[in-house]
Amino acid sequence: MQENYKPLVIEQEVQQIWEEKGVFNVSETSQGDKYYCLSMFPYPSGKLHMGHVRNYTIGDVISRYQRMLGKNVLQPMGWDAFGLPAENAAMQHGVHPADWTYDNIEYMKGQLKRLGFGYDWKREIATCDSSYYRWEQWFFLKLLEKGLVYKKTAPVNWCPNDMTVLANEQVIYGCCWRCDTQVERKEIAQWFLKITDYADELLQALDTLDGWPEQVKTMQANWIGKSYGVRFAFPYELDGKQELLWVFTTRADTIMGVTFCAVAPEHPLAARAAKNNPELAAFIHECEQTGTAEADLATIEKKGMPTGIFVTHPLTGIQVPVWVGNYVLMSYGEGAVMAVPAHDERDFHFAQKYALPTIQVLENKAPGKDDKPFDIAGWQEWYAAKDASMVLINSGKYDGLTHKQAIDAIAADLKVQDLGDKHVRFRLRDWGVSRQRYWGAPIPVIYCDDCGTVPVPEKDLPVELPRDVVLDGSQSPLVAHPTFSQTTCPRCGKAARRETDTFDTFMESSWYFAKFTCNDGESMLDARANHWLPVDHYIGGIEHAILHLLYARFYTKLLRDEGLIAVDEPFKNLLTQGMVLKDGSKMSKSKGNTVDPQALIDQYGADTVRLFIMFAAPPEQSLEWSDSGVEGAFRFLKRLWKLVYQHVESGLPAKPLDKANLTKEQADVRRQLHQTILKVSDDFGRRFTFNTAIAANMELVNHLYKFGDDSDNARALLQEALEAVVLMLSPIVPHVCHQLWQDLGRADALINAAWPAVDQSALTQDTLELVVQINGKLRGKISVAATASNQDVEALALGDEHIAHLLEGQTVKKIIVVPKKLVNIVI
RNA sequence: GCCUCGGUGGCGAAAUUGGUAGACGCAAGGGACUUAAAAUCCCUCGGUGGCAACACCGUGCCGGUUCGACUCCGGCCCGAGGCACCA
Repeated sequence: MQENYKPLVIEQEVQQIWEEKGVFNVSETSQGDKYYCLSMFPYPSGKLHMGHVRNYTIGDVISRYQRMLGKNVLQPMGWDAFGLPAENAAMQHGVHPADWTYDNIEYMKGQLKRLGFGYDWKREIATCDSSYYRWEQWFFLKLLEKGLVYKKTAPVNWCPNDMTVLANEQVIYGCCWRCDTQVERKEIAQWFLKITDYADELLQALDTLDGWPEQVKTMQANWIGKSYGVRFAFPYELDGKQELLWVFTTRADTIMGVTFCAVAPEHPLAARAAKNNPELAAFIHECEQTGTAEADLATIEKKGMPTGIFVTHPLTGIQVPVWVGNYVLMSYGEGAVMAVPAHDERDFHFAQKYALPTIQVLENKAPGKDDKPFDIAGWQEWYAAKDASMVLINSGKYDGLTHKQAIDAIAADLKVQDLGDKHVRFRLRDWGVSRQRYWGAPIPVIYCDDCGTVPVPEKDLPVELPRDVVLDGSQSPLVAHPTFSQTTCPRCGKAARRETDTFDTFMESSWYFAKFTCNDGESMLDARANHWLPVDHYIGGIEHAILHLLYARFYTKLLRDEGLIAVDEPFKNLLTQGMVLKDGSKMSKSKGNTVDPQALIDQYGADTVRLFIMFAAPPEQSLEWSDSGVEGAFRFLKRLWKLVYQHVESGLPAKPLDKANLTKEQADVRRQLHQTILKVSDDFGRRFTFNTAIAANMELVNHLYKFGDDSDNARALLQEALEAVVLMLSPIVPHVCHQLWQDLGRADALINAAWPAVDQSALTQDTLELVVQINGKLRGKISVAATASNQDVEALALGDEHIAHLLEGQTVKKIIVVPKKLVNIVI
């Protein structure tokens, strides 16, 4: 055996063996129950960052552990290859997005191999390959046929100087990132997928996802946001015509307190009012000088202007003024809201600012509350309370009704007039998939003056993305392309225009996990998808908790309803890893606080990097990067190597372990060994706390160093212990463990070895150490027989010299014995 | 602004079901080895007081439940992730 640990040599050799034997290539017919372990595929941004290393190490550890349990493990890898950064790189460095992307893929693939991840590379997918996105186009047309796709206008960030659409990321403090021009909201026609048709199922099915973190399920449920309320209309007359202003509210009980309505700047009513009102038109234009990001809209100063239009309250007949409010979102519900300043915080502040009237319509009848006058601090209480102590006042025939009674009565009265009814609303909006970008999958439709919107015939798929484009940051390169948009109508043969928008890249990442099962197939998906799906364990960043994971769930249901797969949900278990931080904030290029994993791999080897990143924190928590911590991980591997070296050099044990004849010290060591196996198995299989699994092995190694016994049986015990440590650490540091396994004299390859088993008989103990507390404070420790009764334990505790001294002159009120743990004496 | 999560030594963390707070590691200090350095090995390491035994304080802040609270409940403060065109 080599005296010193030389990771770079070992890792190269071991990786070569794995590759030559194709140990990670699997098929449906391989032995063992299937286990599909998937890490979120990376965007090929250039080189791996620490977040990738963490993500893929977690996935690889779970995969290797499951393999040791005898599972047939599929662990594929691919590239989420379309996206904005490729276009930015093209503009900055004059490279073609495709070349940039494929170069990055090649480099990053080398890095993944260097880290020793056990991927089945035969299944590799790059989403920018037309053999992949052709099926996305094909499926989109199936959805179009089914009526699950439609076109409507929606706002985008528009830079009037560059004449281009900007991503939210490209809007910096409301201005274009390239030319600093004030960004405007602009309505353009775009394609949408009807995810709202599946809102109820997406919400309900969250209950079936037992293997998902509660946090993620809660976030998704809130995002879908099912709410029960009343949708109703305020009639009004405009230009001699009868019109209706529709609104939705969850607080119809406060309807008698409405003192104004507010509409979004983009609302048709606002546009009509602005026709003869230059001041209002200017205000609407001002409202549109904001990007589309909700966070921005929610934090801007609330402003408004009256439209001059009045609508009729449907129950009181009173004329109510309509305002334009910059805080009302056209994309939510009706784009219009009723305002009740007395019982809504935002309405209250708006009414205060513009001196609009306030009518209190709820009163708290609970004792001590009824005489409380209305004030600013009070409205929160009024608004929040929905119990029977809150009753209506100043509401005519509804006076005295409770929250629920009032909503029922008011909804019924609106229904009689045909001006409203109870209504279920979702916060979730349909999925806009159009992007005015080059580096994405072309949307396969053609516009004909005579035939309208015509799908590209199946035989003409894929619609290939042309390579010869100019990227200069002004308008979409596909619009500017000389021939791409020029085509003929598949129906009538006349000259027609091809769609120049491309798909949102979430479209590709919404079904790649299914394509991995059959990437060599002649169809979108085949029967192999049903063999492997659902993914048994999906691992990825918490930042994907809502969008990606919701779209993938939605897409799975679409694929199911098209008969392409049989599962309802894509991911059985989900592990959301935390961020990798440096100096307390997320590692990112823009912050300049990145650590290049490559330098560390070159210096210490892949195993050390893998070990540190798994040791520094549990996977779900954010991880604070530490260079010296990496040094510590390397130190541990050297210590492990040395321990094995010393054992091997003194000659491997000739006789098997004689379990029946252990000294007390040997039995203690063996107990710790099997307690460690027990704990580490639980950490790997149930808790996914690899940090504590590593710590337990470090502790064991520390004890083995101190185990000075040189007898034959002790050497046999050490052999057992070292083999177990090597097996337990092998999913995390597979290269060094492969070598140590051989050096320990094992002829079989570690990659095929089974997870170590716990010997229950090694765990038994004759005596236990118990804690003695007085009033819950630690006051001593006692040693008791494992078989001792509670009475024996109490007697021992009271008889302890130190405890007896402390109890002098005190009255013992109660003694609580927690078996095998502690005694608490209450005085 | 809204939704979600988190806050424990100098630092990363552990404490799994309400039962010994700080395992394991990093950093630091001291020592051994060495001509020296690195590496390695040994010791100390939450705070205050004390020669010591030990005592008191201590898990973001305030309050509560309990024999017992990092853990449960209520109210705050701070930080992170997401907010639909970054991926």
